[in-house]
Amino acid sequence: MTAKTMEELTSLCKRRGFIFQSSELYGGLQGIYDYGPLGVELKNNFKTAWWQSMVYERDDVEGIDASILTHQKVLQYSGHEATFTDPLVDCKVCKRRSRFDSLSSDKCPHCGSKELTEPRPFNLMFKTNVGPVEDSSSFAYLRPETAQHIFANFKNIIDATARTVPFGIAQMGKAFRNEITPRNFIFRVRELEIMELEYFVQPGTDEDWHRRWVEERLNWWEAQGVARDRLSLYEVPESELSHYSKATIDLMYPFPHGVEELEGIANRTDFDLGSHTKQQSELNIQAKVEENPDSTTRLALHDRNNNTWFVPYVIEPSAGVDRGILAVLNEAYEIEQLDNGSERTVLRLRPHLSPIKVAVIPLKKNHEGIVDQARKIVRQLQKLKLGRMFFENTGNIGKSYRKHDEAGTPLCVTVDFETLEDNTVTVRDRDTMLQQRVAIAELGSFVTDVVLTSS
RNA sequence: GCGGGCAUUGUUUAGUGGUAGAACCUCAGCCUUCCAAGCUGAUGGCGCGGGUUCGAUUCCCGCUGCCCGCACCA
Repeated sequence: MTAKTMEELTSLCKRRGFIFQSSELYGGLQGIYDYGPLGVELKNNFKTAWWQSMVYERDDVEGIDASILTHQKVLQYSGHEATFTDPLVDCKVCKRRSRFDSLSSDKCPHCGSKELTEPRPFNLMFKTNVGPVEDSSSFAYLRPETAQHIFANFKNIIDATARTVPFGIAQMGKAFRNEITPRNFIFRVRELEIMELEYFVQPGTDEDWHRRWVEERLNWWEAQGVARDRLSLYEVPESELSHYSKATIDLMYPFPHGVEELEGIANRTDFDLGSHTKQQSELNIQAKVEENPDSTTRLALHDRNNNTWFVPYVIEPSAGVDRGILAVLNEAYEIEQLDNGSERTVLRLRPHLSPIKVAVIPLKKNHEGIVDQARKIVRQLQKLKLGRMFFENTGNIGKSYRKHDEAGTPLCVTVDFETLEDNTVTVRDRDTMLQQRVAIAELGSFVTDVVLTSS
């Protein structure tokens, strides 16, 4: 089950504290959002799940966390300066937009009209001043993707870890794109978070690795609650490929606003290392790269068999955190009709992603023995270090259950009079609404089991 | 960036040229021994700026944000 409209999701996200419009009290900033108390937990859990599968559960991947501010040369030789700043013209007649440099005449390529606006530069990269003096010579870019610092750090990482192909470097973090039209809630935003792996392979094995990574990523999304049959593969046609890509496969997901890219898995060939390396002419680089007289470092690996140097190819699975969360929320969202005729909103998040793992609820709000016991149980659960354990004392057991259904809390633990007699509690399951009696002594392993086995 | 629509409390909404009601949520109290029960009370709102007017949440203009279509999406 999923949401029917984006509004349902935005409304729930605000009501429960997942996601807010940024700077809302001053009117908001377009395409920029803040994560609230539940949102930050979901986001952290989501990123942790990615890091877990990319770094901790493998032995061929290293992690980094590079800076956001980026040297102009990095984004010059990466090709971003050239491709992110195209002047665009709008046709006043048919309202279509074209790249100025793609016009073969002064006519609109769509309708033939000459009623075109002046070319206007669209710079999709954010800039800022470095140092206290504001002048144009001392600026840096805010990175538009996390990938470039992985390439820029290639030699540092090789030297520090003695890696050779095949191996990968993973990074998660903020990136910034001055999108012309941010839209669709957190799908397309100007400040975004990316989870990216650059996987370096022997040239010639790249196509095989490309296929393997597509399969890996599909499996991961399934473990996050996005069913395999909800994802489709889109092989990007050659005419639409990015400047660095030999082949790209997008994982497409049916968002409330339409089917769009959730993650892209690209074969970047030797374009990036080839662009940033010095001694380009000696390295048999296959991609079309700009001559680079500025680089100080050779970004290549030594092939002992032939005593030669080669530039590895790169397979890049690159996923958007925010749109990933949107997909996960959408998959989890359900308005369920209950037998008694009423309905409930429930977020069936995988427990490892749930912002709150357990809500502990005293059956009676003002009964000292019950309330004290509930507090003790919360403390006990918090020591498991599984995430947030929530003390919920509204005095209304049914309301508490519904509230945590909306928050996606997988388990509710209710402390009642019987607890004081025999040290057992009621554990209520979010998805089935079924209840069972569990001894307090067993609660820790019961909860751990539910939370950890979901991933 | 173009065209269209929208903006009333945390959410969903009613309404008016004389500064606003409701439901749910939240909080307090009573009641209540497991799925949004009931009773009483409380907090909280016309996105921002300008204009017209004696008076604007209401009419007009601008801005901001959101939604739809187009274009853009390295």
